[in-house]
Amino acid sequence: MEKEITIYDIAKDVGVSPTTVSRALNHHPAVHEKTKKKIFDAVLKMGYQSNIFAANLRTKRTNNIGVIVPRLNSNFQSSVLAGMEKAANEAGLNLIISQSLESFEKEKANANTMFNSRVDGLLVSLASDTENIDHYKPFLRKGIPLLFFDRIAEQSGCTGIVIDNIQAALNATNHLIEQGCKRIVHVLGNIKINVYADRLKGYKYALLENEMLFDPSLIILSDLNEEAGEEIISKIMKLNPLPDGLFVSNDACAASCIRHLKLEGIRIPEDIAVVGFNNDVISRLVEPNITTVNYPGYEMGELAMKNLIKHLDKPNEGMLENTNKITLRSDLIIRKSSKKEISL
Amino acid sequence: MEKEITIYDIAKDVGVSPTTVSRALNHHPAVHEKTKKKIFDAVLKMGYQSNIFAANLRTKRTNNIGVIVPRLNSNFQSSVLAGMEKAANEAGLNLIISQSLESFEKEKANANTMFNSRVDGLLVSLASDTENIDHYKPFLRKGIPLLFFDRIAEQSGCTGIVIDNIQAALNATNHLIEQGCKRIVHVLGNIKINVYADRLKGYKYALLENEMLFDPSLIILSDLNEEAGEEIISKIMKLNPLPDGLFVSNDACAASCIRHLKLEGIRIPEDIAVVGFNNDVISRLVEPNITTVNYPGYEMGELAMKNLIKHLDKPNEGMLENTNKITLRSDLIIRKSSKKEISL
DNA sequence: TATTTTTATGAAATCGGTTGCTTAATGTTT
DNA sequence: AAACATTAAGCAACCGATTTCATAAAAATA
Repeated sequence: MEKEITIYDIAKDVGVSPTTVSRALNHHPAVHEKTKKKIFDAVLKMGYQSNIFAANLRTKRTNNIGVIVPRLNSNFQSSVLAGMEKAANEAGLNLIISQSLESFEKEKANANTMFNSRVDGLLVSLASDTENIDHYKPFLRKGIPLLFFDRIAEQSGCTGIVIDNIQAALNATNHLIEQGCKRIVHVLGNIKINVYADRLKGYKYALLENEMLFDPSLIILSDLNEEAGEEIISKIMKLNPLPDGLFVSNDACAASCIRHLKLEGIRIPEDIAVVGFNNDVISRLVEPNITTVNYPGYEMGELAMKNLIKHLDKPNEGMLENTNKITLRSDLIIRKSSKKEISL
Repeated sequence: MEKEITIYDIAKDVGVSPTTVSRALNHHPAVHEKTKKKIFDAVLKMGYQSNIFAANLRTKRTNNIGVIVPRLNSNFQSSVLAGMEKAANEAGLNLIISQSLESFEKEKANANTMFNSRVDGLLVSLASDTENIDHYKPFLRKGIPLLFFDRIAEQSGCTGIVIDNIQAALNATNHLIEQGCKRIVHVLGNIKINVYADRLKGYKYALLENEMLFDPSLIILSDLNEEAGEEIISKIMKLNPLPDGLFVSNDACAASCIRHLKLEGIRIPEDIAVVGFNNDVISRLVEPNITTVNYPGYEMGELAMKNLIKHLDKPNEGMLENTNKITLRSDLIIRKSSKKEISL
């Protein structure tokens, strides 16, 4: 238990007032260079460490940004976080991260903790369970910038950062149709999540554009994890006639599907062409490489954080009401798993 | 800008002193139940929110735990973080996370930020660049619990949580030898990191045990990412005679190697048996499934956090000096990529 | 009933920077 | 040289919860 050095100690040592020390440390212009130098020398000599609590208490700022994600251990989410961390770090901000584990209750609890921790801003990707966003009202009321990413709250009036899931799914489906697919199965996650709802829309639009009928029996709901492939494929194998295209809303799951399709003796892409989503590492490593939608997680995280930071300095502008939705570019990356022409 | 409600406002409303309000909120026994009830009613009615800065300023606790990892967007690390977050959340602690991006300088900067943010404890996995751990001395001096995980500082005297990398690599290599491999290539990362240094040891020990000679030309250094496979395989193809076993220190890289070996027309496991490391999702999805070492990231994170928490309440015990190393169990998971016998 | 113990509460100092206001010293203008 | 502007620095209040010490009221004991 060493005694803490305060600005008062520094002040006494240098022979100035605590005010001047405080000003010097914050590079206030009204401190003479010579005095400043003396103060910084003393700071170094005495091993002074600023007490952020005292500072926070006055300035009402923590320099902490809260982030709530559904899961930390997801390829996509951790890329987003990496991007956020970089941007935050560059701006001298800390990241407080928590996960909702897809539970509404836990998300509420986390939001509450964040609020009580007085984060300066909050970035959220919603849990699949989340039914309303009332738990973020305290932030809005207090004018704390709140921004959603990926899994956004459409109605909320808050800014959301997304990719155009409709367009991406449309492109993916169109690509399969171009490859000659007539019966395309679409595997997606919880439809309550905007992400999956939009992709389903995109899938339907593509059918419409090509004057193909939407067949509900070709839609398979799944939790899209790496084990889901077995069950999905067993469902697919029961379809009669078999589909010739498969659009899975997640690469890990697509990989799992491919694996189980191969076990059933089905050739990819000749019998069934497959498109995934995310451009995860795995899409480049399985055989055949998976055609997928590039989902720029790192960029999304960086952009979300930078956007939030922009709003930190002007509290009057409050809840990011000027821009309401930022859409990132995402392209279809065509690989072997879907290229029927070439393999014919 | 709504005015903040403080305990003074509550006190005035209820007709007691701020002292009593503070006591009531902290469930101090010396507050009459009736008074307490009145206070909590007022708290609810007035929408009071505790100001943690003021509390922190007095109690000198933040309830924040810092975590420094090399990269956020790594399968293993994000699992660790998920485990940590869970344990922290249960204990009412927040996680402040930053990444060193494998840079010594950035790690130092992050450690410094953490220190200035007055985290109550710190969990670190070292960057590959890190040459010394002097930047953690301020924590030790102040008695802030510091704990390393996975990439630990051997000499430091700080507790480290690891798996037995030597034993794991020994088992993996022995397994390949049992499958009849005579020339086993080992692909590893930066040898300065304890993790890879230990695995190399394990590999050598296995050779020794089986009276096989260590051949330095069979050791390949790599950054072990998903793109590294191509280069590694081009090196391997130049070996004469070709190896018959391959032990890669990371599943994503192993998958990449398998892919490129297959492109060269080499059969797995018949021509070359492959063992990976980590038990990443990918090891279960590529063809053939990869034999790998289970690396329990989630458990490691949970354990590390729980261990740290144990030391938070007894500041006298200081720097976790009683236990010096905690080793987690990790098993070899045998899959098709290495099973020569069965495929013969 | 008088005295001691227990219980419930409050006054005031404290934690350590920050900042509005004031003042002294120096520099500039006419 | 007088009047004004600028620069550098300090005083003291403040942020809001916590905590030590003191005290009034109630309960227990003699």
